Amino acid sequence: MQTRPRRYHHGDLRAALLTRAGETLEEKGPGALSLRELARDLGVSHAAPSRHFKDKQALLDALALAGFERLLATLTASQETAGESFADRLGALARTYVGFATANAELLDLMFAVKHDPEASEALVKAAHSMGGLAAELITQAQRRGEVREGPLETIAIPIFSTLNGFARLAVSVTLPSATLDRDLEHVIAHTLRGCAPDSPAPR
Amino acid sequence: MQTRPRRYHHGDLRAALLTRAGETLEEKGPGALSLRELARDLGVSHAAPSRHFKDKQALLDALALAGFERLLATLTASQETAGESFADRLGALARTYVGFATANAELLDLMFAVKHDPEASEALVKAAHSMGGLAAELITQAQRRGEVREGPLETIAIPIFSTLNGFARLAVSVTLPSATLDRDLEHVIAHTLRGCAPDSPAPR
DNA sequence: CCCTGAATGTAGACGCCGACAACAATGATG
DNA sequence: CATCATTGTTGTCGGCGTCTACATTCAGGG
Repeated sequence: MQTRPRRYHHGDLRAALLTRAGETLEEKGPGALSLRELARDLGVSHAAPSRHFKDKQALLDALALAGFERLLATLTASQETAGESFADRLGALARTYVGFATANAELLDLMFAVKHDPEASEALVKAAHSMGGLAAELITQAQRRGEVREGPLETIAIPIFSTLNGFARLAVSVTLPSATLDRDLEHVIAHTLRGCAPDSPAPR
Repeated sequence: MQTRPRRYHHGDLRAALLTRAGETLEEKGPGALSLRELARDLGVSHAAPSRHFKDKQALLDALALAGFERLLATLTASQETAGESFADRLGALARTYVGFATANAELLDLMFAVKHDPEASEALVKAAHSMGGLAAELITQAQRRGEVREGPLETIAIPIFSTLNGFARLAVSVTLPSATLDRDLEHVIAHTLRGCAPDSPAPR
């Protein structure tokens, strides 16, 4: 009753390593991630992973990169089903982002970790910047609609992304009580909208 | 030419471990932190640290806690030399916070890490919340001065802290080019001030 | 169809690590 | 000065990441 023929070659060990690593990462934290245990889980010798990742760090980097791609895809999708107004679109973005963060806490930690291999960093920075592109699109469009104040892109995009990412991390860390989390997120969205609003042209 | 008499008892090994650990943490990252190497550096046997920290995690937790205390002290000091206006005080807070973050990148990572011992978490959460207290004071005072819109505290404090912490982490992570960092910070401060401003009572 | 070389996986070894236990020196308290 | 808790030491254990040498499989050209 052997589950699998146990071929000499696994088929797609690289992908299997990544998915399994992602699972144990969320389950038991990054400290519990060991290449040897991973290999054992996949029924493969302890040195096999080194054929696909030269390093433990290389695997972590690949994991982070995949995380960025997944997050980017999710965020992009959220924009397609959102309404037209800036408030709608920003809200959708924020809720999606925080949703991803709470569902993938450890992964987010990894993605924004300080330490990465220099060459992997290149790819990671590129991935992170493509998220910046998403924000840029959102903002320039809203500026055209007159829903966001004028000014160079980065004076708006960076604060927005800071807030988003910052709140996501607070939510994930123990710092914030999870009971009021949804309400807090709405406060954050409202606050951000205020900060983006055009100078009120004589209200009342 | 022995540097020290090498007494059997170190004197204050616990403190020495913490400071040395803090140094190597910033220098070589958290992965390079090993209890054994720490012990070697301090000229002490490999098992000596276990008398002061039951665990490697316990040492990390203590490090994080010390970090919170240091950060809190720095932030508090920044408020004492700042001006009266909300803009001044928030600016001072933000610049100090980001300064601490860039100077202690790895430590900040540690402080807001997802994983901590449950019992240590208690102390850590308490420390984090005392920072919230600082923010609360800042805000209620500004509300009294009419420089910040009315409303329950957390609708303002949480967005502010999210932004601050989020920007600090962006700055530290590779994501943001360090060249424009100071300018970006000013944008973030300005944006935050906008978000906090009272509903403009008929401008012009 | 086989041969050959590149991918991929295996087996073994090395040094380092964190944790534990048994023991030794020190210092405080009476 | 006797006693006992504190603090440090030595030795050991299993697990880990990485390296090297070797085995199996696969793909492509003769």
